[in-house]
Amino acid sequence: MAVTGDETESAATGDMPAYQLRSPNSSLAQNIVMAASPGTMQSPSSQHAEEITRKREVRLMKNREAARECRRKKKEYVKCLENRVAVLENQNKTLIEELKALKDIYCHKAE
DNA sequence: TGATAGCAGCGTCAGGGTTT
DNA sequence: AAACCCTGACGCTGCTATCA
Repeated sequence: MAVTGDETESAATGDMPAYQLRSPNSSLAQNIVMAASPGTMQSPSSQHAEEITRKREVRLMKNREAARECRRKKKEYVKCLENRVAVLENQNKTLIEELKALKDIYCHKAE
């Protein structure tokens, strides 16, 4: 899919989030289609444009939710890893102490 | 107290992987 | 092969802490 090309330009305007400024497939005239009053007769081409717009909105909505879920899972994964690090560090500490104790015992026996 | 940096969270796009 | 899903990357916003 081609990049719209107006992204960086729009993002620089600043009074609106970039994702609201970006136009979809440039020549679709989305805003005009959406402004058409409901209930009026529509030509086949405008119905087609409306269908494309609707599909895009559905896709964006699904992707929005997918991104949220993806971030949630990632955070959970990182938390899991951090927990595992803590557990392993404790184990390591315990083993070091155990080794030290065993060494002590061994040294006293050797005397 | 205003300027600035750093961070977290968000929406979107692009592209690779998976399913139908 | 088209439709769908997942996720890294990007740019934006809002918040907080720090500094001059």
